[in-house]
Amino acid sequence: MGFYVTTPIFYVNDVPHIGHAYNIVAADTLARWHRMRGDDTWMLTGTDEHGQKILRTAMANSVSPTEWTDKLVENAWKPNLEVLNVANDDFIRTTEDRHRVGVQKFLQRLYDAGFIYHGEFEAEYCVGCEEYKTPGDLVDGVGEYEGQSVCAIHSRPTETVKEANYFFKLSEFQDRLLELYDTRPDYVQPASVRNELRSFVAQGLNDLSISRSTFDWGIKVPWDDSHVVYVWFEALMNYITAIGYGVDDEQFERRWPGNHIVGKDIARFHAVIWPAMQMAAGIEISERVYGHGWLLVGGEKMSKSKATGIEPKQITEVFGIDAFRYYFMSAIHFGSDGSFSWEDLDSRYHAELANGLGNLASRVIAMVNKYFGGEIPQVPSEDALAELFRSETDRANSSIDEFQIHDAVDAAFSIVDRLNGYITETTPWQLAKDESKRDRLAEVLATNVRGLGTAAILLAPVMPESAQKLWRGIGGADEVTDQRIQNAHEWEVPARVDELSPLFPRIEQN
RNA sequence: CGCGGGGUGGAGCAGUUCGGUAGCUCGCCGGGCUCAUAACCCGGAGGUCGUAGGUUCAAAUCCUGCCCCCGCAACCA
Repeated sequence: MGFYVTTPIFYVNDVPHIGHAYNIVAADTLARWHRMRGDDTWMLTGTDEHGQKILRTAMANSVSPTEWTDKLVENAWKPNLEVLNVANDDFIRTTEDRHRVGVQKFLQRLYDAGFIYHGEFEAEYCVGCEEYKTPGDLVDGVGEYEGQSVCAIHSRPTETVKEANYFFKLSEFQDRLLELYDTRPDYVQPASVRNELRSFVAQGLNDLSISRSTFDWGIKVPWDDSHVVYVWFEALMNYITAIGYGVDDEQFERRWPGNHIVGKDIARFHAVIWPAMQMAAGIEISERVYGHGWLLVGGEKMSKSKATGIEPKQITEVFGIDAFRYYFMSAIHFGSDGSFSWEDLDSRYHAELANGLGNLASRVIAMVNKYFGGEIPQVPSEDALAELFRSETDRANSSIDEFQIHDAVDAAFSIVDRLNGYITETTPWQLAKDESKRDRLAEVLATNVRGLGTAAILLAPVMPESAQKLWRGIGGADEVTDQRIQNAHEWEVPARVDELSPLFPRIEQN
């Protein structure tokens, strides 16, 4: 089975914040999970580098747009993947040749098929937003812009732009899009996003202006080099240009169609415009578009234009990469908006990771060492617990099939919680005092080790380093990622446990 | 009447599809345990489920009005 998952490509003008990171970690977690299933997995992320806004920023900094984007990609975006321990298979930049070539082929195909025409276009344009504004988007200016209409977001006057542009016949795809949503209910998820997009499309679609001729920082329209392709239209194609569209048919066939993990605000581009483009070009429609929620900080959408952006590093430097990944994958229902706060992060780190999982590992390994000299009793798990390990493994895997990452994590922690209770109920330290209860003690500890291993396997996609450390701690051989995650309850228990320093040390202060 | 999401104990959330004793995590109070990262386990206090009506034997859950918050409203990852 193949599994191709993408993040959006990120507009390089922004500094990576935890909203981007949330998206990337989610895609990475899904990719890692599928790899552990043995699926032919491919994860793509990348950067979106064209457009007027970037051109102007570069000019303002007295460098060429190429120099500007190179710098941002190398200094901010690629390092961000290291900060998050993301195992992407590819990274595409829209300034790369492979993208340009693919975009031009795709566009030519739409043109030849009659889905692109030449037309007039006039509207108010906000450079800050890099988009055209409707009258409702404008508000009265204040201060130096008193008396003028300004963009509600940037508080700066818009520019009246009149262009002869190329248009994509999006309006022709209304019926086919509605049919797509209705016949493939899983195509757009969650249901709230799907409903919104469906009603949006049902209201009717206008054609889309897809080129610009007032500046040239972009990909040239193949039949008219006085135009560059509008940045959004071009950006969507990264999902196929990265896997060899029009160039490497074998790779393209192997990877496509893809699963797009996007913020719900851009679900429209991915589940309305993009599928229409795919229909027009005659390629297969994406497997799925999943629109996750936003991170709310202080009750509001975290925003790049407001100052509520938090950089991932600020968190990982204190709590570690795995805690970062765990927090966002578990604390927030994937698909809904979620609140971020330092208090909640700190609280969950200590309650769930340090006290829950970390401490469980410590006490189990300590008891195996103390009562069995480090040798893991080779006896079957207690039936009720063995059944739990199996059912939670199944639950975690089916949750991932539905992209319910938080639920998969919850399944793993059900095991952790149950084991902490199980230890208290079975009081192995009491059993250890009575030689006649040796078999029972062996069973209890063997059950714990097996459960811990199952949890380590199930958590490996979310917390790669900690899961591996735990895996080694209970004596596991090689890499925990070598295990088949759909059989996480059946791993082979090793002979001896190993050393394990605290998985999640308590963090004082802060 | 533009579209959509949401208002549930101090905080963050689940439950609303197919009405039937209001649940989880954190925090707080009390108890137990001592293998463990002062961690673990059990119990308790705390909510008229935004609001006003309606349907029903019974509503957080269905219907209607209203209030409040958030996002989107065509080309912003």
